[in-house]
Amino acid sequence: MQERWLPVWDDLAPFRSGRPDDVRPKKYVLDMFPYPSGDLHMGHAEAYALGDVIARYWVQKGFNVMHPIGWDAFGLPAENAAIKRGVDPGEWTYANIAQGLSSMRRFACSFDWDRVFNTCDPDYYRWNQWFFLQMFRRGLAYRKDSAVNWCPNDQTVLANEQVVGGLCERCDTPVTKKKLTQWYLRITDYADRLLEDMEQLQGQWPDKVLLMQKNWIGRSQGAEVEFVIEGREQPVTVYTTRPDTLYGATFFVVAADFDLAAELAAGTTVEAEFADYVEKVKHESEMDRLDSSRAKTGVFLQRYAINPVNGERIPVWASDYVLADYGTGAIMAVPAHDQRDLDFARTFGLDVRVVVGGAEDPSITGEATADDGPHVNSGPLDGLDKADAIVAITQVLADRGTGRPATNYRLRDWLISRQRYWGTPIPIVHCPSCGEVPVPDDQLPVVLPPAAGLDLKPKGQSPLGAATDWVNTTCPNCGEPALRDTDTMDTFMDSSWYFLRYADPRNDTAPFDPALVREWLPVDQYVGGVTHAILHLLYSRFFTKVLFDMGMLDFTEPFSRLLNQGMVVMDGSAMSKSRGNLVRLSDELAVNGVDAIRLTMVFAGPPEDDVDWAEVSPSGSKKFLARAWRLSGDVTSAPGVDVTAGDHELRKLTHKAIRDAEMSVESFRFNVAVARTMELVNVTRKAIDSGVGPADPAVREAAEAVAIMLSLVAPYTAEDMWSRLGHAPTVALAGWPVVDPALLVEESVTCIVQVAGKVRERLEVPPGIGEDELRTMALGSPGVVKALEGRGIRTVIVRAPKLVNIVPE
RNA sequence: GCCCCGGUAUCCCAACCGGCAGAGGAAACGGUCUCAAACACCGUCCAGUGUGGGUUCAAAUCCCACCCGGGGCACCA
Repeated sequence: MQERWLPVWDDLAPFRSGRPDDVRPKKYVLDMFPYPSGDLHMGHAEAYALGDVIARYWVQKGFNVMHPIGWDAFGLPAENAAIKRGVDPGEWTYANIAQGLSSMRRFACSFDWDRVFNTCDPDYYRWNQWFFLQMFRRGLAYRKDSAVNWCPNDQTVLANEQVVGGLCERCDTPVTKKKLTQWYLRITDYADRLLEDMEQLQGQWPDKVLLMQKNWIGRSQGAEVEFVIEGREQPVTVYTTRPDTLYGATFFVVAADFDLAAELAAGTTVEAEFADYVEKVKHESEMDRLDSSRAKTGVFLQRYAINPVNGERIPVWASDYVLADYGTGAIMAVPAHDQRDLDFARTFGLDVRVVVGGAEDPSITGEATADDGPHVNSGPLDGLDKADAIVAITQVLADRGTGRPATNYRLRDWLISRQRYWGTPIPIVHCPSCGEVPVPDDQLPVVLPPAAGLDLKPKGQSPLGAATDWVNTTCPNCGEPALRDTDTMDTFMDSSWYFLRYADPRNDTAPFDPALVREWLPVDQYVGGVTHAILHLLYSRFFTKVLFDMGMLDFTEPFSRLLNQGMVVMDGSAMSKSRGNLVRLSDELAVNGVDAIRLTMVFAGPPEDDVDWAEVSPSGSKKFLARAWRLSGDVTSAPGVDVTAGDHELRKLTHKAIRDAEMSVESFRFNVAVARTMELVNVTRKAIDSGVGPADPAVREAAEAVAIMLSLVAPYTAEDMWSRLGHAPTVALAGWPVVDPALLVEESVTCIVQVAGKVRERLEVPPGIGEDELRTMALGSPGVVKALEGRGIRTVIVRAPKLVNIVPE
């Protein structure tokens, strides 16, 4: 069947979306684009089977559906292959892309092949550079020196989002910290909008993803409070969410790796001890730091801070439990009401003072209390509850000019520099006299130098640095000798706007024509794994807002609706070679065929659930498809026969199945839609063998409906059925059958009659029966009379036409 | 530790606003076809919905507590 239909489809190109004379309304269905790893695997098969159901459904419903595909083609695997086997990363990538495309064709993906592009093409990454420079000019791209996440295995820095539980997202190596000057995008400027615009996505995206993004952005409300440090001119500001506990502050902590700590330690007797401590902290991995069961460490800096509300002298400590890059890098410690502060206080024998009453003494229990309650030991705040105390103290601080309300975010700016080869070069020239100079737009793209002759081995510095001819250039500003920036961009840059490029993939004068983007976007339906709940989806939302501000877009959210598909697992755990539970897609396709594998993926369960390959039955799918296919050979009436003359009962079942399938697809219950199709196949089989017979027009109607319903999932089988039923290709454009509402009306309904909740009688009643009539009928029915046996009746609940419940005395 | 999601037959899964617990599939078993088997076809088997309480005429569905599984966050002041 594959050999028969693939060339026909190539010829008809049913999923081409770019015809200028196409009057159908538009819809944009998008699958997250893949990394070109070579052959497709089981995960791809599931993702594309699901995306295809949606895309093909909307085509059947008469929409001009754009369902594009492309390749997220920059990234480490190409480079690692180059290092290991000496192949050129570009050649490796393009060979994989070619293989991937041919697998997709065989898998019968309904992609628009005219829109394919690869992010590693200079025609594409040129616009990464252009966007970067636009942001640079707007102050949204900047360079700073900071302690960054460092993966010792990949020898490159990582964004915060790419550190998962202290491990590198790519290779699971424990991440360490390194002080480096790197490029950042100011995503934190958009924190509030990223949060607030989620309202548009409510109900359209999985709640889980919205929640994860909300937590990741981590907005918190509190106050900044200034503390004078003895012997220092400038006061030090701290951020706290509990300014009401200010009277309970008994010490002060500065992040050990923050410059302020070194400054305060300078000239004290503990300077050497502090230096040792900082050295130790620096060598700690992110994993160790995140271990909250770990004992608190720190150094008393021999300095004192003055509590602005009561003038108390409190000792200043340096510790690694305070983070340099959150808030202000320094905190007031209130051990009675913060567990971390309490742990620290108990380790070093510092005072604990309860200021929110009622609780047991935390210094004895070891449990800090976070309850609300009347304040004590807090001067003017005594007796107030938490909310009132916060208002009161914030006012006091504001009046004295030593504090103010403040908002903080967990979100950090997006670190985009990478010290690797296979990515987009950062289009900046470093000039000894002009500084950071953007490469002029007319000199873009800054094309990667050839990999040949470069040592791509990770060594902590970009391999581009060794491409002498490439690095040495002249300053676009003053013309003097200057050096190119040698880092490449995070590949998440590439994926942050690719969905826009599909609308206009060959544009060579702009990233896209805003008019075309306005026609197609935002994406009506996005399909992809939940692994990108924060990473790609957050960055894309950020990019969209920036481009909106630049006037290039007229919407602020890129993906109107999101479906997260699950993973394909084996015996409950992720497939991997090391576990020895890898199922090869090519093997499965060879044994059961494309259609059966696609059907198995879709039928396995709700799309967001994982598919456990040990629990599903591709051979069962294959059998079902054969059963369905056989129907097409049994129909003896001619195409175009008047179906209204067909058997009424079968027609009703057919139309009900179509309606149910359509509602199921629209609410993502694809497994249910398949079940409805199976039901229809079963009743049609019966009609042919032992019912109205193969010549009844209703049998043709049912078989054709089966072919169209199956075309969403099993394109080969459906096409072949369609042809055997006497139609020209392609079934993909046959159009979804129109449901006749008259055939959905039930002539009678079974009404159940309960006595005390137990079913005692079933009545066949017209659907429009009135309550009173039904009540009378029910009360007079023999089953009810018997069940009541002379008992009185307390209440009768009537829910016409389906239910009557009689409650006896 | 905190926050989400889930728990229905041997297994995977359905069940709309609370209204007969079963749509579909897998497995198993029996039968028809066959020299036999496979295929195909027909049929059978199987739970009172994790546990305990509550609300209701009525709970898989709503509420509370707990158990189990999965996921997210986690020294963010």
